[in-house]
Amino acid sequence: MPELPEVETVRIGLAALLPGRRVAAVDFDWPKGFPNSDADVQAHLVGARISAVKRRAKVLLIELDSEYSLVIHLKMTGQLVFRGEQHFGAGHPNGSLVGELPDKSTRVTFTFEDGSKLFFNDQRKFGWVRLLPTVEVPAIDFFQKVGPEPLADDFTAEAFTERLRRRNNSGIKAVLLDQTVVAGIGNIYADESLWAAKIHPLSHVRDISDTQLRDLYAGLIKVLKLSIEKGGSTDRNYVDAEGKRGSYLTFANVFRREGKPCPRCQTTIVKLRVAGRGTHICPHCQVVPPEKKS
DNA sequence: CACTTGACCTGTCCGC
DNA sequence: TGCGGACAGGTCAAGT
Repeated sequence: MPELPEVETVRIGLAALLPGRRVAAVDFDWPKGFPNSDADVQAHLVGARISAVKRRAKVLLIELDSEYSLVIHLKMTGQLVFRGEQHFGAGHPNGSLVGELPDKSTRVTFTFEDGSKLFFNDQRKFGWVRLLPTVEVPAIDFFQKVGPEPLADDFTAEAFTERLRRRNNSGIKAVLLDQTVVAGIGNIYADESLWAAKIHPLSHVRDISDTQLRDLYAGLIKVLKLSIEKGGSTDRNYVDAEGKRGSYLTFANVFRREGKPCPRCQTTIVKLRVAGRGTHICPHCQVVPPEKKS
């Protein structure tokens, strides 16, 4: 669901729609997901103008000229959908997967002074929104621990390998999903990049060669970039800032393709459970390497 | 320390 | 048709 490419797609959409808009009203009644007080919201959000929309890991940052920021995590079923005045109250625009808003999973509604609105929807309520002083954002627990951005210029194959080798005793899929190792990878892109590098998800890092880790790095960067290009992966819930679905899953090689042939060797793809997650592999291309003594 | 499991939620799907 | 249970999978906390 929302992993790095999906959150980046939302960011790109919002960055084209939000900057310059002034917040006129905020409707929320969700203390668990959006714990700020009414007074906080009135003082630092209402009346403020959006200056930028950024992303770090799977977290969106909407910066305001009040020197506060909205910090938003979509977790599994979160959506941020913008509706301009022309759409509002008149059904949903063409191509949107989402119907009339607000709906029963709308948790927060931001209304701008021109009448346009931004809806935060989250069926399962795992997501969250925080209003924080912008200077305090890097200090939140998650950002203190999270690893490097995989698409940053300085995140080389060497940097990737060096960080993975610190977790030599762990299973590779668990390591890829660990946000403190590398930011932004979730279940979809872990499976896709492991398939690309022909690595079994249960392999211990120590048993994977440097060459294979280099292939994994290359595969990861490739699937992340391709997915951003395709607007992310829509399985059930994920939509972009305009409520539209992403098409990456059309290009997926293993994810959610159990029972179908491996695009490389035609062997039937199977689904396993690894690190508590549904995990998709080609049992021919991806085999557990022999254990190395350590 | 590292790994696994459960919790957080709601909606959907499957079998009986 | 109704109903219970499994499942979806990001992150944190607690347990082994």
